[in-house]
Amino acid sequence: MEVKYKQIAEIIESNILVGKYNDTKKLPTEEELMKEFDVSRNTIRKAIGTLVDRGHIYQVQGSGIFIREISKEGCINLGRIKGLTGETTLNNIVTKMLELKIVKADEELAKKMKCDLGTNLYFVKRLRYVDNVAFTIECSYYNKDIIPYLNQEIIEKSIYDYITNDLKFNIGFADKMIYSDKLEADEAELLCLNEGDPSLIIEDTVFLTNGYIFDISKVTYNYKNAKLLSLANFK
Amino acid sequence: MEVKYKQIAEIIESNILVGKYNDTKKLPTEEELMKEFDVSRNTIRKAIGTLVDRGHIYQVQGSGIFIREISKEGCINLGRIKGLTGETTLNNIVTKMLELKIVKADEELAKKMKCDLGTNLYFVKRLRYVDNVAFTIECSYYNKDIIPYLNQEIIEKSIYDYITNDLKFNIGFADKMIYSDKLEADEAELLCLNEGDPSLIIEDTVFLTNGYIFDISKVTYNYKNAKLLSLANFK
DNA sequence: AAGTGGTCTAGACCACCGT
DNA sequence: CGGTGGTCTAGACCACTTC
Repeated sequence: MEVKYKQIAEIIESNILVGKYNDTKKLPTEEELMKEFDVSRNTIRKAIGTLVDRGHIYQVQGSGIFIREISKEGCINLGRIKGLTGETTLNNIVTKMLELKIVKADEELAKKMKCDLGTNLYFVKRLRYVDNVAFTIECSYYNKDIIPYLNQEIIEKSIYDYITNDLKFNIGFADKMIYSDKLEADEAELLCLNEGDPSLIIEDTVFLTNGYIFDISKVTYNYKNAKLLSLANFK
Repeated sequence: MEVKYKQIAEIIESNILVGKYNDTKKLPTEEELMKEFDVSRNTIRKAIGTLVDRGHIYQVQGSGIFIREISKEGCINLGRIKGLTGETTLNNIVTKMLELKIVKADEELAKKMKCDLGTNLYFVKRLRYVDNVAFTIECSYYNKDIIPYLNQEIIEKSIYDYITNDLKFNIGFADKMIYSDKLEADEAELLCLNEGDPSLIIEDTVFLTNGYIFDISKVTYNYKNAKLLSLANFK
């Protein structure tokens, strides 16, 4: 995070979040930002581009840089997922580990995780509560060649923090497939819902920056509480 | 589309799609691409960045540019929505108009569309079939100050084509809220499902490049067929 | 050590918006 | 027409991967 454009993006982002530009709904011009941060135009544009991607602002040629207001109360932003615990809009998250074991990759898993048949994988099943309501059931596989160790303490805190802060890995990108289905009886019981009720499901494939898949997950959301947010830019 | 980096992005994208790099799963280096297209490094990087955003490739510092393979058969890509008709993975789409009328924006609509109270809005209700199966119910409002005219023919072809090709507007970005719920009786009948069955719902807010909202929609998907795809980059 | 992508600079010209 | 963002260039140095 020591590079200039990221630092500048963080500063401007926090300015936006504390409402610094709320009177005009407009940011300073690129020219003004160049002077403010004493960097070249490309560096400012890289910082601005980051915030456009994150959905905070949009640019209009010939006119300026504007605040993009999103009604996102309680929504889970699909574009910025560091796991549920990274969601700033959610408070009071409690994770209960239901299962933790090591399995060998069968044909299907090996294909999904692009690893060799028989690779050791951690299987983790978790139930997560938000504000004391059952919110998700998460079934995950982690490649043990990449994540060599896991225990209950790590799992009930944040696996993502462990991977980035302790193991020093960089998470790069993710595919998310989203669909809806009827709840099975056992899932319904965990979520305090009824069999056959709707469920919102995300199947995740998460890559490190080097392209290795370290995690695939199936997350079943409580349909009464979960709202997802996806931001699209047409470029 | 006359700018260099977009042209280059299109060429490389079509190269990827026809499998030109499938032997190595790797693109030429930035250096080689600079020579191939006779442009500066920044221009190549801008083109490459476009394809990274679209989920086609990923870059690894010190190593190269790699093909990102996504199992996306039949999935609707949330990041590149030009309406259903723009989905290259879906064939044989038939649209049936159920309702078309002009309404005045009430308080809720005015707030959602950031327009004045009483603004004229087109309300459109459509049922869409993919491969002869009922796929979505779409309820949309269009700001008549921006889209001055609509008729059944336009609606049953592609409103997005009409807006971009005929009206020459540029669609800029969109917010999409995704959730699941139980189907009401009338919705269930349209989708040939049962009351209380799951539904996958997207509430869309679509902006022009100048930040004006021209469309909000609520799209109810048939849960048996619809799978959405969201691609995340951690930047 | 060589190869390859990541960051940054300085400057030029174009396209679009609003007065 | 002035202000502002969009595209493009040429070159420098750094960080990471690979051998």
